[in-house]
Amino acid sequence: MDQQGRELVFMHSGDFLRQNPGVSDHLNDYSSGDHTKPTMKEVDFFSSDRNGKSPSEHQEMKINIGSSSLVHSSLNTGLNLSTSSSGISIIANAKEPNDNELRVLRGELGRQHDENKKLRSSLDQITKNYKDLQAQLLVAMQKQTHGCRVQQRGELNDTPTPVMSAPLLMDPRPSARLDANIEPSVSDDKAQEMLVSPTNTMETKSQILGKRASIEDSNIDLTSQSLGFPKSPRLEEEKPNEQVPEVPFRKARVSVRARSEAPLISDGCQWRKYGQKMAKGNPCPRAYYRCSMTVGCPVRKQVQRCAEDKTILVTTYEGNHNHPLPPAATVMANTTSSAATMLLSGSTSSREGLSSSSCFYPSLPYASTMATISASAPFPTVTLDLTHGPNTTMPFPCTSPSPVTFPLPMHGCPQFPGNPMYVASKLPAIPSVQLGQRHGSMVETVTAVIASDPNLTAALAAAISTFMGTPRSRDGSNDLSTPSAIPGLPGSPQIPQSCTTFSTN
DNA sequence: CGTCTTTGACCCGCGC
DNA sequence: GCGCGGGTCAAAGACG
Repeated sequence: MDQQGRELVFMHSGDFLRQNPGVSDHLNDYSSGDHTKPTMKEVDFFSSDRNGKSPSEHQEMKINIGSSSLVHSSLNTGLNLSTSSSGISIIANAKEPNDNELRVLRGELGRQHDENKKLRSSLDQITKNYKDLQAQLLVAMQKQTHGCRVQQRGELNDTPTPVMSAPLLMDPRPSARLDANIEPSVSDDKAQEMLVSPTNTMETKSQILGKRASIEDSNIDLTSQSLGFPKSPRLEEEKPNEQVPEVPFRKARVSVRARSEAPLISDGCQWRKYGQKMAKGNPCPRAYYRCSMTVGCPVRKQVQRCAEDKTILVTTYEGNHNHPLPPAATVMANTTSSAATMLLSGSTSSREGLSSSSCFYPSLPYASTMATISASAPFPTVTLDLTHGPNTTMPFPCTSPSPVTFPLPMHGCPQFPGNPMYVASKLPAIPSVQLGQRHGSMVETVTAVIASDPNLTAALAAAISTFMGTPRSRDGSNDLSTPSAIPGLPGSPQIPQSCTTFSTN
């Protein structure tokens, strides 16, 4: 996982060389060609040879070497500057010039120089490949975004196009599939494969996270990851050689904590209340809602006020919509689905993987504050705490038995310019205090801010479309006026979509 | 009349 | 097996 994480940083970094300061230094030094600086490094050492200085200038070489302690301390080029037999340094032997020694040294220098050239060539090739891949990725992203908008425009005017194909969305895919596809580790080869498949970011993420099995499984459907449907025959077909263990599927839940006086947060979807119970340990009843936008939508949510602070409304989402969402619903959907994905991907992996995976879900527009993950039974839950601003600790104890709290690095993801995600990541963290001055609740404020700020909306939409696929607007109400995304592009794996938008009634 | 909410009953999993 | 708690069902009532 460590290696995978590194590979991902490599891929998403706009300047991957900086990931390795040593490499960067070497490259810069090699390319500089400035061997007149007082601090002479290995570059000067090689450059003097490169410039074809006569052997009589070896004295200067020695001086340079001797004046640079970095040669021995920071660079390991395999260059043995000592004579093989005595181990005495060049400087020590400088007083007694030895032609044989010099020849040996020059030969060694030449060999090292050639090796250095090869390394540089390799590095250049890697850099070139990286840039090519980056360009391809950007093109693919732009195509995807453009296609989303065109498709949405067409749907608004004509008969609905099944952006989310019914078979795909209604395909009862068990969440066990995720677990079934979990492999103990993803080899470096797969990480390499990801690098050559830049057009499929979600697949890349999936593979990096080690949760999605095969690269050719581009139609992997994660939208029903948390539904308790029976196992799909397609899964059996796709995994004929894989004995899928009957592991209990995990229902990923995304819990959103937000201050709201309203009894219910309206997130762009239509909810139908089907039950209410008094939960133990909480004087406030817990209400059960299911999505009523379409018949059979499996998404449910629980709404309950926090026992410690009744101004905090805890909304727990479960399941994935099997229908298009209004644009207003996609923001929260992406937030929760990203969180759910992060949870599913991280709960079975190492902590390092968990933290690194969070980097790949910058589409958590609401997760600018704090996310709490609890992968404990019965349901792994990720809690997005919107009750306070960033850089603050959670003031309320988490209901999860042993949560793992970490800040979601909205800005910590390596990104490259031009990527819509880059724009999204620049979204300012919304301070709760400031928001609270404008609105009664964080939720309302966040919604208002997003809806009112076209730039923010555009950035969000871009981010969403980047990750989630094609948008589709069913009802124009509560429209953010900017195309947002709906998962379901065939051949475009999606992260689980847990819920909808986030606004108060 | 259709839709939604309310609410008691029922189901199921889990722990003892 | 039993009790408990969470979750869901479905009938009844409310509402537009």
